[in-house]
Amino acid sequence: MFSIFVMLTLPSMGVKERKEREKLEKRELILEAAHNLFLERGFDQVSIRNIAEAIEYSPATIYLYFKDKNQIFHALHTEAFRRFGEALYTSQQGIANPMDRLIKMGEAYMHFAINHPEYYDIMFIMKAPMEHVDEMDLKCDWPEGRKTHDYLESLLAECKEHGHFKNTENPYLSLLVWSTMHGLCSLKVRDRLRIYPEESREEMFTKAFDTFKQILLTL
Amino acid sequence: MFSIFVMLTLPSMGVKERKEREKLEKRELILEAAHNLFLERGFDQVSIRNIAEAIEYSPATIYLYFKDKNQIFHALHTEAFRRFGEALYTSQQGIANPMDRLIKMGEAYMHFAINHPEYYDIMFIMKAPMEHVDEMDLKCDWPEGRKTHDYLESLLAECKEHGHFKNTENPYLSLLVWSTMHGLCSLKVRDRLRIYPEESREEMFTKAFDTFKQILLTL
DNA sequence: AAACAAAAATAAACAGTGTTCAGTATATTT
DNA sequence: AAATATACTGAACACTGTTTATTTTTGTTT
Repeated sequence: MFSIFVMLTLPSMGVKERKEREKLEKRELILEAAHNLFLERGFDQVSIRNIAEAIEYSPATIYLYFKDKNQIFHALHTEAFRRFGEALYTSQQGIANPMDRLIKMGEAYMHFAINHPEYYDIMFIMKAPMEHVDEMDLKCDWPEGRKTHDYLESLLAECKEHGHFKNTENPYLSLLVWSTMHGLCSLKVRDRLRIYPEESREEMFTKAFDTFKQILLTL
Repeated sequence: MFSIFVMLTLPSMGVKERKEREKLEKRELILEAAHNLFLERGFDQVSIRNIAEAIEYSPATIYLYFKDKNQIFHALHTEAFRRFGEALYTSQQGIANPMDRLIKMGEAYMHFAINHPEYYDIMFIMKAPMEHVDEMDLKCDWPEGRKTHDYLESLLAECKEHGHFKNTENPYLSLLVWSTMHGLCSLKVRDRLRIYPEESREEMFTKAFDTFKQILLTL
């Protein structure tokens, strides 16, 4: 009885598992190709056909693994958050004082935006990933953003315990700190620092951030 | 001699002037149609063909008045700046104290972004208008942004004269103030306040801005 | 090994996009 | 009335995201 059961079901079970694994692998193959093309040519300059060509499949095949282009953008947005989170985490290593960690985190945020403007764009500026969120209906609208912000909130709470930010309420200050960093970075990423001549943009950017750090330390 | 000169040239001069005027009028007609469609359906959802249809001309005609779609976006970006400048100017009317004017300006900035997210987007977030700037090569890269920022810088200089911001250098603080406002507004416009549940987004936004005002007053 | 069933991949089409250009219609000048 | 200059457009080009009917491949059963 048992051996017959095994004979009938085990082989097909093994195949099913392999197929599922292969399905995930092909999904990753598509994402990797998309990722590379987007970094090479920019998000606006890559079509589904380009991605299909890169992996040597027909365009229609992409739609067996992704509902639409927005879903691809969303998947890459999630991947960008993974890398972003890693960069922020690394910046905190071995630093005990929460205020020092806050400054380090700001610096890591800034450097990530400058060194990976495409990732920054898809995480915090582009419409596409959030449009896909619209069609997902989760318990939390935007878990990727939420988790990252959770860390900032807990960090500011620690700073408060160390006597900082006595006159400001935490969740509002958290949003304000994020806003300031995002404002500076998104102005740069979307080319709005062109109010300054080319030579002085970098200095303005850095000095504005220095001013921010200085202000934070007085609060 | 004189009358012959007049006969030969005045009619053709009159026609030339009328034609120039009509050319500008048609340009405006196109921009107005584009403007209306963009506000109705959003920037991503309007094609050149849609604009042509709205003014009852063929798509090719649009290209007699605009080099490409980016130029239309740029023209509307400039128009948005006109309205934005007007709103900021109005907010300052009848207020003598520069610090009060600064706060009022921040409020006007915020309200403009909330009430006209499309305008805010094309001024400060979209790529298209800046891509057109690339192909323009002016003395100043981005005069619209520059002029608006000039006012903020002069306002902060006045605040300094009144004893505020003693420990911060002006042009860096200006960029920082702009960044903070832009960060808050662009997070909202591009749907990144979804780290908060729908019910509390507005409160978070307002309270973060309140915190910012409070901090500015202590500097 | 052959027949059958299930899964995966695709060719082709649909309905659009921005943009260009040869040719037509209109207006103005001679 | 003929010639010229200006304004406009139909049609095409080379794309885009996406869907569907069909074919190919893979796995299972007789």
